[in-house]
Amino acid sequence: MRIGELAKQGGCDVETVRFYEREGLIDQPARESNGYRRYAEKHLVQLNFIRHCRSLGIGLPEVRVLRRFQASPELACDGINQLIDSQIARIHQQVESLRQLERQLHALRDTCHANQKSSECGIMRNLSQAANGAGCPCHSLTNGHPH
Amino acid sequence: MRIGELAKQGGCDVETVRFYEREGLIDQPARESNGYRRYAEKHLVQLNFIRHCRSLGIGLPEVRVLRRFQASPELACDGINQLIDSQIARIHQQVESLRQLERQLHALRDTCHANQKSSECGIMRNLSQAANGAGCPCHSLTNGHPH
DNA sequence: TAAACTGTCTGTAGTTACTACAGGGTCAAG
DNA sequence: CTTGACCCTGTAGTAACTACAGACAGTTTA
Repeated sequence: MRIGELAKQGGCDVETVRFYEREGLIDQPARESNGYRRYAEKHLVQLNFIRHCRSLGIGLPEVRVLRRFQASPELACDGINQLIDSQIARIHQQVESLRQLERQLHALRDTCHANQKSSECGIMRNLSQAANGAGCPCHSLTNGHPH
Repeated sequence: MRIGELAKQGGCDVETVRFYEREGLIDQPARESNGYRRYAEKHLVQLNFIRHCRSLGIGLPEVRVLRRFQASPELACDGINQLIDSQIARIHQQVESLRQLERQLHALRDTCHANQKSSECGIMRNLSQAANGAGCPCHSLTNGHPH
């Protein structure tokens, strides 16, 4: 299997496969006499594993950790559970933060419905007022999100 | 006001102020004889405006658009409303996608509670099975999120 | 007087997980 | 013999900063 075929089966771009290889996440493939990469089944398994983790929002450093667990099947799986738990906590935190953001944006949006001059638009006024230190309806809801 | 004071009042880092200046989001300040930047009130207003927009998840290109609206108060505010609306849509989309991710991670997490060898851990098995093409409980919920 | 300390300057490189070339080689078909 | 699809390496770009390196300015302390 050449790189194009592998990428297609793994559902990603050719460049992404080469990127994973550079990062040491996929074993170095054999090479044909012309220098082309030649992949075996195990490479597809490795690629699928990474893509599956990525689709769950798991970062590449964490994927590396999981690969080490795969390599040592006798290890206790505590670390795996912790990894997934902290993943869940992180995502949950992001969700909450974004939901609050959404509420703030709705509050802001509600300050203008009519079509008017931008100088009279409630949204613009709110954004500018906040810049002058005044309170802002979209921030009257408890404040502060991490990005 | 020098850059340190401005950054402090704006609630951001000194480097961030210089970054905004390079990006043309803040007017060039006057300079003291020693080359230090000297800021006026208007710069703090500009900085606060940017930080407020950023805290609402508004990107720098969009901030630029809003600044153009500020500069032309006679413009219709349609564009502002559209900008906020698409912002809301974008955030909402992210929230939904992350909530689904959270559900998937919970489903995955539920496959292992005991402390065992990693080779027998349900989580690891699921992640690896998926790599071999088999179905996975965390993906039995309808699939596909954009990152 | 000198050294230490704090603040400032410019410019460059790093972060995440890729993506997008530029500039070139390989190989089969027409 | 040229077209086209595929492959190669290496580098630069993405968002919005953050983190230096290496140097100057100005005040305070020994």
